[in-house]
Amino acid sequence: MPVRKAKEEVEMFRVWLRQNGLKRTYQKELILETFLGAEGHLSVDDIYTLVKKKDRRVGSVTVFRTLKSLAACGIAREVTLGDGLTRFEHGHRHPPHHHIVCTRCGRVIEFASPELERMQDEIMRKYDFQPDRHWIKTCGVCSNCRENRKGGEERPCDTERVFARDAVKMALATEVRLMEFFQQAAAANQDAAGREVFERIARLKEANIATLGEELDDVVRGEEDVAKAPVFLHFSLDEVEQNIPSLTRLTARPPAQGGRPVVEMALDAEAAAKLARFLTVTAATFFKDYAAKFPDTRGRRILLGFAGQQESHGDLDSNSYLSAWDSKS
Amino acid sequence: MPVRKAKEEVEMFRVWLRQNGLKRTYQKELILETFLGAEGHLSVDDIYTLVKKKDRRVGSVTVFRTLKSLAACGIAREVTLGDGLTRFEHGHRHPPHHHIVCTRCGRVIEFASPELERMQDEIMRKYDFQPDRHWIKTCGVCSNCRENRKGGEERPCDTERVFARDAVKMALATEVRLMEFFQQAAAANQDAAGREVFERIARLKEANIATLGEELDDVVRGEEDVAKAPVFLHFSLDEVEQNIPSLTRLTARPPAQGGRPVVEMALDAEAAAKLARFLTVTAATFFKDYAAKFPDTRGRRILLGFAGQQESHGDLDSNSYLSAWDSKS
DNA sequence: CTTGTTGCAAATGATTTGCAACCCG
DNA sequence: CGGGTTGCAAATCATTTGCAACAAG
Repeated sequence: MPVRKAKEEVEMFRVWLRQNGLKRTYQKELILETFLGAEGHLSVDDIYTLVKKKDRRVGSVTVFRTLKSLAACGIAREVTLGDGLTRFEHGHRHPPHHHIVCTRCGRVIEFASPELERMQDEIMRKYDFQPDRHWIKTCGVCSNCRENRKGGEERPCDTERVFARDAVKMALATEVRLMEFFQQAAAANQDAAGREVFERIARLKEANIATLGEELDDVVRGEEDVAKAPVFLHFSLDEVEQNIPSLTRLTARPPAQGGRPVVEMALDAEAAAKLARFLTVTAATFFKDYAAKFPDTRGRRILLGFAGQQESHGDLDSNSYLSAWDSKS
Repeated sequence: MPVRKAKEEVEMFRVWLRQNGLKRTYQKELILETFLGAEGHLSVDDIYTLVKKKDRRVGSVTVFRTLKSLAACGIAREVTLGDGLTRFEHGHRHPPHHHIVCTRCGRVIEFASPELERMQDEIMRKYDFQPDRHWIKTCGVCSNCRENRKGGEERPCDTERVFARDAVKMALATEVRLMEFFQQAAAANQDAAGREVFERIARLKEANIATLGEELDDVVRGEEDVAKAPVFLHFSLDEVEQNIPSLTRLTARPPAQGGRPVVEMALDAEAAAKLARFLTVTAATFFKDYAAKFPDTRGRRILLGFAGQQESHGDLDSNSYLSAWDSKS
């Protein structure tokens, strides 16, 4: 697993300065270091205060100027949360996300959602508008404040690691759903050879689920804050079902109250393999596309790794099966 | 059709002032009048300038103070578009919406989307967060600027009327889809009495489509600006299909390249009627729920009117059929 | 030794506040 | 007439700029 260079941004900043004909100075590096060492959404003044603790000689103007540079080179990201202050959050290797702000206690929840992004993209396409960046901000009252609990001093936690956690969870949920499908397809299939194919893939999925479970442990291990950080990545199985309609069409999901029985099938080995390939490739594509929205992070690598695995789970002749099972216009 | 009192807001403001123990003054009313007479996203200074044209004696401070009051009572809505200025747009009887800002020419596109709102709500529910308001802002480059066309001086156009236009279009699209379904269901049904029911409803839909077409004409008639304003309300048929899975399941939509044939059915009159009722009630519920998100406007009344009509199109015994055709968990 | 950098002081620009004169209810 | 209101001037507040002394390349 690629270990993240603690202060990779320092080097990045130096390169950026050089490329822009700017000079590397003690103050700039001190401010960068201070910024990197702090988590959350800091105002210029917050950072200025922190910097002064280390060296009272730096001026606030320099902090303004440096933060502007950091934003320009992608190390920092400007954020407006509603209190007329410009705030800064970590930008390098941190997944883009949106903000929910509690107007009572000031708590900020960060989240990302593939579905929301998809819709956003769709709307931009309709206007033939080339989006550069977009922000979603929600203000309201958090559950803690509504129930007059004091929010358990939940300190802001590195988004990147929470993203990794949720990427594994997303892969896990998808894989469980696919396994479920293949198990049920095996049970429903009349053809022995075809059934065998489904069973084999179901077993593959099962093994993979175990591995993913371990990966989840690994991501969370020893990091209490990550383990109990609120959900960052919103992923609903609906997204899978919508991308892979055959799942819904062919499987009897355990329905709340009654439901259609499993459809009967009689797919020979080749047909079964093709169906399997189609499903896994579709899942792979979805994960790859979504991963493309993120900068290189552990979470992204997890998404891409899962996509690769899916592709390998159905390494058979492709396409002809597609139109038969899914005709998406 | 309820004709909108041109300056209904004036009365509203007076009431609000009285209720808050404030005094009604010449300046306040002048500023309100000026604000109401302007369309778009105006900064305090924009309005101050306009007000000064009418009476040079008013001070900018009063404009600040009055706009704050207007925002507090809902007549105006504060908006931040990215150029560090607080801007104001009409708030009373204007549907809440989001903004797309072209960073080259400053053009602002407004839009609303039921799907986006649904997802937003869902995410808030997951955090047990009570949202008060939320903003979506996208910055980028519009098509005009990208192709170096000068944006045809498209002046901002009253959102309320565009909303009405799109509400009709949304109803129309849904009704066409439903008609399509009933026509195809009629063709596929083996039972003569059942077929007859489907045919009857299809004809009802057909008539309704004609009426809606007239309503669309009516909304647009003589209002060039409304007719060619860009899409405001984003509504995709996917939303219908997702809400009414049986549509997709039972109909062969004309697919791009090949596709499954129409499913065969043998529904007697009662079963057919129940299915019809289910579909129309589901559509009605969707429209009612969505309308609930808007303040009283013509667009909202159109949505509610359509919902009512749907309900009347399936006035038969309900529920028992639901679980058989749609098992949404 | 050139050129960007720093930090102070002063400027800016949007918005707010103090306050005496004012006028609505 | 009493209390909110107005508009001016002055105050804030975050942020930017001018500039002389300074330090990186």
